[in-house]
Amino acid sequence: MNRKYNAQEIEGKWQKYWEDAKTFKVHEDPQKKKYYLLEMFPYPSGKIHMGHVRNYTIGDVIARYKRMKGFNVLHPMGWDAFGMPAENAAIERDIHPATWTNENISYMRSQLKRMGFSYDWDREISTCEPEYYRWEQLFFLWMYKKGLVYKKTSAVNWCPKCQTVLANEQVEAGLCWRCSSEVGEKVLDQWFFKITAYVEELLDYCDKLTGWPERVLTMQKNWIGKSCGCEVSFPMAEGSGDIKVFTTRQDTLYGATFMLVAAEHPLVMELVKGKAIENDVREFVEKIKKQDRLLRTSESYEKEGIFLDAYCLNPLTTRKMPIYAANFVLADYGTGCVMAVPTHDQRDFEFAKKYNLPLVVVIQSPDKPLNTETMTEAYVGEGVLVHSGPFDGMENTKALEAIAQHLEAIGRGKRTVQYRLRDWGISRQRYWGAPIPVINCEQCGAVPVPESDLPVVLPRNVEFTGEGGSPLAKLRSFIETTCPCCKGKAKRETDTMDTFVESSWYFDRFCCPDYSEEPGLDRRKVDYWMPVDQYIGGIEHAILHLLYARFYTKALRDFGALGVDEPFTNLLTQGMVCKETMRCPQHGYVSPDEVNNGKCKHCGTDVIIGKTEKMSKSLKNIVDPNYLLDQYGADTARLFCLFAAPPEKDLEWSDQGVEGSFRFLNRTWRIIMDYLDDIQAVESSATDEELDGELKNLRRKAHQTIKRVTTDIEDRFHFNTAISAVMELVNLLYQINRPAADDKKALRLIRETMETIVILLAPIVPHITEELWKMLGHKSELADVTWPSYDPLAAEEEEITIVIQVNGKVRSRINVPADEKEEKIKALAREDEKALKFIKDKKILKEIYVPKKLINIVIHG
RNA sequence: GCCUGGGUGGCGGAAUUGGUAGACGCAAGGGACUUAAAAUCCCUCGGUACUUGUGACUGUGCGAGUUCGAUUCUCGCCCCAGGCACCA
Repeated sequence: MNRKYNAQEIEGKWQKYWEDAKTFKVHEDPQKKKYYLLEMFPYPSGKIHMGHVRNYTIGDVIARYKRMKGFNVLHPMGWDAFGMPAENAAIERDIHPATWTNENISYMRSQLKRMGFSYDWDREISTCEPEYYRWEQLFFLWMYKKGLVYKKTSAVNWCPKCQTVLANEQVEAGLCWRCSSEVGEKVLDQWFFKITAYVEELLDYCDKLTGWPERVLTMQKNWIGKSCGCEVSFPMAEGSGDIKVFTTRQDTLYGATFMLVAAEHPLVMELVKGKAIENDVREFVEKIKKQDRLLRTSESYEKEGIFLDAYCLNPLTTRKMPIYAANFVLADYGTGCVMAVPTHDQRDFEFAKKYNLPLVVVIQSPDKPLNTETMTEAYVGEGVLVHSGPFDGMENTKALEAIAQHLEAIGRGKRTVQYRLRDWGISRQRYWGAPIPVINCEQCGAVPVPESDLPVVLPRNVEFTGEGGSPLAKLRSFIETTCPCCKGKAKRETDTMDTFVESSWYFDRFCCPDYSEEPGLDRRKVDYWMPVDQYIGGIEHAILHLLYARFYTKALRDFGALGVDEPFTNLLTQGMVCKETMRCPQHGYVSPDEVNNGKCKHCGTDVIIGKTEKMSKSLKNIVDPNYLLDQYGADTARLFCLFAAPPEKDLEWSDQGVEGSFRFLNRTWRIIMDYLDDIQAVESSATDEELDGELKNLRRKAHQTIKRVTTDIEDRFHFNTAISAVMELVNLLYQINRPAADDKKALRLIRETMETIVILLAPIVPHITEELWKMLGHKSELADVTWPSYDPLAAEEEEITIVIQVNGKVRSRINVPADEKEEKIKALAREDEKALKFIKDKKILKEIYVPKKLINIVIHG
């Protein structure tokens, strides 16, 4: 037999087989231990990219491995099908978003099938279908009832020329991506999910999610941004009323010499109403509002403010504090007002210097005394309080508590907690999303659509011009309806939901994709599968998607739709796929096929090799998965993605590395073909068969390989080292002397070794191994074969190398039987010729013996 | 500025608990096979100088420390990547 490895033929064959036999279809089985493996589902942008290939390959190896380990594995795939690109395609190419999306889905599905991923395709879901989003609308109504949904005014990016709302990524340097007009701000009524209602639980669980990478949890904690402090009231100097501020530094309250208010804060115009400076202040506020938008991305801008001709009083010193509007105070954090302590806050210090405002030191540095005359920056360190009345002499860390108590006692403040986390704005003034199930009635206000009227189906017959706001808002047949309350004429809400809502519960729906009864989640099935045991995806979703999904899970739990607190037990964030970039001085970034012998094809100039960066169209450094599949096949693509780097690290693309992976598959194929005739007649050898010499070594190596591959996959997902272990075993097979055709004992072992190789590689390169498995004469499906366990006895070395060190330096090595006694080894070491050269007649101070590893002889000098 | 990772041959990466640094692959060089090439198979491959060895010295970003012994632990510094960034 002399067949060549033909990847395309083999892969097509097995993919069809798996599909026809429904090999990867699963159902709940209480007898078996479940394992839910999920990769972040893709947005159907057109075709899959290398990032998908890598992500889904990593997931597939784990899924197939767990399956072979006997788990009941749920491994689903679907489509995050709503979103802006579909709408843009509609505007640009006059194709309906639904058509565009569905065409993309069917193409990308065929690509995923060509990769040989072990999905249960019967569970495929697409979030743009009413069967999916109707339940999302139901959850919206539940949340509305519970007060977890509310409406408030909030600013959006607005292009005055296109008359449309722009997402943040559609604003390029302050200009509209389509028409380059200056983007403004527009205040609209928008819907919000009250994620802050769960903020403490979300934060708490950051310490309980032990299967998540530390840095993701740190990012989430920072994003939530809890800070404890005080709300303090500063009475107005004249008239009644007060200004409330939030501070974490109430220990510096005695040093507060002026008050700052966010420029956009309504209080600003209130305070100057009717005063001479009213117009100046209005101008200032308008300027800041514009500045804010344009310079948002710039480094850090100059602190600016304007005096409001008003004063309040420091509640502890009764000092008169001038009130300023300032550009650097955030309107939507805390109360939008800040007490300024220029001596102990760098921003306040800079502001005070610019506008000549008074400084009072209230914390004295233990190192060098602070002097308001000579200070060049604020002192933010710790110290002892001064100029602080009864608190003088107290350590500032203690004063934090003491002053908080004092404020509460005199009714001027209370301890509070602030979070950086804001509620989740889910309104999108767009067409291609799930309609928000609300009816706006002039009489009754916003009225939820009755549950019995769901789903509110997104209509198809709309026009896409890209101008004049959401196409939905112009469709009379959609808007015009009757109010469920008063039965009068009313208008449907035309906002759709943020697509992050769909991705916040799709993993629940995968458990019961066809369940058509309320609430779209079959508790029995969801309880069996959830939570997701292993979730895999890009680090770019470390905050938003993962936080939203956690919140949504808790909300659904409290509605009784779910029984879990957290959706994802273990999280793996895989690195990016990168490749080197090339630039032509004339033509900018160029792709490899625009380069000939290091020169640009268009102009002949030398091409500059640039940095290695994440694959992207604009950098022209993408590799199309189709090319790989055509050239080498899915198994090579999978093998390379796993072998080039461990999953959490960035993967640097290398065409030669791909060649190497292909070579290894051929090498494995060839050696098995080479032996096929000889081993077909024999059984795989039994482990208790007596062997010696080279054959014993081979069996030992095989069992060591099983051990290594198992722990590398199981404990660390380090597939690169698992693969290299199998490579070593294949190399050893090439090295042994070919046994005679009638040496049954040797051939039995060869067969055993080859079967081990095939099984260990099965999750990684499923097609070639399935084919080899059949060629070795097996009837069963390799995907169902039980993962082997290793025999510790067979894996054990009979001879070990002991390193002899003198003063910590390796000087010699000796081989001894594995069970050699310590005394004997020490004696051998002392007599060792090479070691003796270094010991000579020097006195041996001590000997350190590390069993089975080394002996260190410590001598003087 | 703050937080989190990371820095090992020409390159991607190994070294699981402090115990033989550089597994495996790529690239490079050499050999075998071949009329030839490709493919394949085998060998060499961190650096330095030399007396060319079954050797010596040196070597995991830099500098110190702990230890019999440090890529691994501690401290200080440098560099790279990612995240957050006027959050009071």
